[in-house]
Amino acid sequence: MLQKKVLPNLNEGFSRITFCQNDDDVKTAVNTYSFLGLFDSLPPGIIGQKSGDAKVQQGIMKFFKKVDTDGNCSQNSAPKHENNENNPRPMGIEKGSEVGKDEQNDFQWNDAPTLAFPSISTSDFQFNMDKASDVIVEAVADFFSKVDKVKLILVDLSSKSKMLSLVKVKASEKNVDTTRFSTYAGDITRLYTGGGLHCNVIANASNWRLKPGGGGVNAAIFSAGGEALEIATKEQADTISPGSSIIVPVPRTSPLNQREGVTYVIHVLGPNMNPQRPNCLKDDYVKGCKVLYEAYSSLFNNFASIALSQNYQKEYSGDSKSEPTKSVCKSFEAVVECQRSSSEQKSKREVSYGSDCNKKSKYNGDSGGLPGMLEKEEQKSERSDHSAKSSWGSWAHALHQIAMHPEKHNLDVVEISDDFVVLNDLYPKAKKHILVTSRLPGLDCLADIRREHLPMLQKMHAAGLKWAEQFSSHDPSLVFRLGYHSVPSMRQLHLHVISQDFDSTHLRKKKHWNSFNTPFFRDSIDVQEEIKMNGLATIKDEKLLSSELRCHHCKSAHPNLPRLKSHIATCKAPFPSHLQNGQLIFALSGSSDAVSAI
DNA sequence: GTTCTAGAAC
DNA sequence: GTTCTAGAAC
Repeated sequence: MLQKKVLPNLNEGFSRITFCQNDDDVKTAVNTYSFLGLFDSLPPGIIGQKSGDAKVQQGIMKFFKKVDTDGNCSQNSAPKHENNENNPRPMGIEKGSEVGKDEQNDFQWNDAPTLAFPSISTSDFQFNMDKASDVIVEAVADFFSKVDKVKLILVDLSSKSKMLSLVKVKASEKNVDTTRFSTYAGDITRLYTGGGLHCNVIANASNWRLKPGGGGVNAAIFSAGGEALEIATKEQADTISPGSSIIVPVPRTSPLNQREGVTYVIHVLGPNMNPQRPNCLKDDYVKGCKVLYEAYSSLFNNFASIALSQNYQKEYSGDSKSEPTKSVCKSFEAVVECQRSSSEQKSKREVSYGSDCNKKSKYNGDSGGLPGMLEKEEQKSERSDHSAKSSWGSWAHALHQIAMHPEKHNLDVVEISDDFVVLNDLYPKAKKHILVTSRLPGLDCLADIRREHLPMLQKMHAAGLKWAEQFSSHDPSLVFRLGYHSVPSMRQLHLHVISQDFDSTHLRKKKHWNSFNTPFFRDSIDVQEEIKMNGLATIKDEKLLSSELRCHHCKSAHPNLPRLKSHIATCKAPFPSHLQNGQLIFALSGSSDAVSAI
């Protein structure tokens, strides 16, 4: 029954997970937590997990049985740390050693726009270095095949860096021009003061929340950039998807700008192979290499767009040394697309759809086309892929029929507008459960949504919110969540508005519960934010539907649905913090008046 | 999406 | 023996 049980993970909303291997561990943990006061907290992280048996079925279900006490792991054992050798912390100014061609002897390249970038994903995200070095060299070679008069420098803190060695060897084997691509051992935040390098653009191996901290390059760059860089980053985006990058202009007030002359930081998020970090690909290196290639492609293309704009500026200000702007790009159109309009530029910058290169890459076989075109082509292919994959069962068209012809379903429908139809779920999984269904033909699921659908998403959300508030005004005990199933069973995009009591005889299967209480359920406000940012919504894996049953309040695990249902009927714990950012709709104070006034 | 039901779990 | 899950069929 519990064969597919999965371990709890920090990205499910837990701030701290303590693994207990025996009864003593349990007692210690209970004592530790019971001494906490209302405002006390323990350091976040995963505590006591055995490093070697992460895949072994342990987790919280051990609480239900006596376990063998092999006693190797204490409650206070330290969480798994980053590989410090591969992820050195900033250590101040180091004497840099450049391993590429001697820059000083090649004067014409001194003024070329230069991007310094760290190895993405090979440190904290534990991506295999050999594979990563292949991807770097491939991405650099592809980039150089279409963009000229720019330089790239791969930076690592240590002169003994394995990544630098691997990349240097492979770049040489592939005859990559070392005038334009070199490696540098030193601190990326002190390229000028520590190594005399003029790099006005540097890349950061970011985390998905674009937050400082976490150690390694990310901590170092945010630390060097100061508060000004943090604020500038927040102005650009709140989050970033794996395989993409965003450009952040570094304010003049930032020490990174003043001291090092860095005017742009490009935050990049690569694929993650570390199970203790979000979006772990679990050693899927086919996908991993593809995402890593996309990350570098996105980074280099964003850098090219900056280089191009700088050349424009030089040309217009008469500062250009008669170097035609177009010479930056062999495939000029590939980058000039980024310059069309500020709004378009921003959207292009925020998300990468892989290589803009016209030639095929082994990591991105269908990556032909230009950036502007690429998105459209990608949309087409994704949509057609989805359609090809989707074999909707005969039962799955009911919503579509109602959305197209709501007048024929008066008994089911409670509200009709030009954009959506609101109806009661035929098999409600809670006391109140309605669906706000889009009326746009051809829009079947979350994967079909693009930027142009944002206004409609907002209207659907507003309608769902209105109904939730109305229900709450009649029964203030009801709390609602609005969201979409990552992969719906019924075609025609529909927003679930569901009360969080889950008190329904129709809620009978694990799949039912998990479809509303795992990340498979995508909150409407998060989806809207993602579409705004990236033009695409994240689709979570259907495997989540078979994951362990956990209370949506206290996160306790339960062996079967009846036991879970009896637990949630009495659980008094508050909702977890990851749902406290507007995902939950509570009754308004004085809501009766407020709603009746709508 | 649900219903039915064999077989696993208890 | 009863409860519960999960896969097939619709």
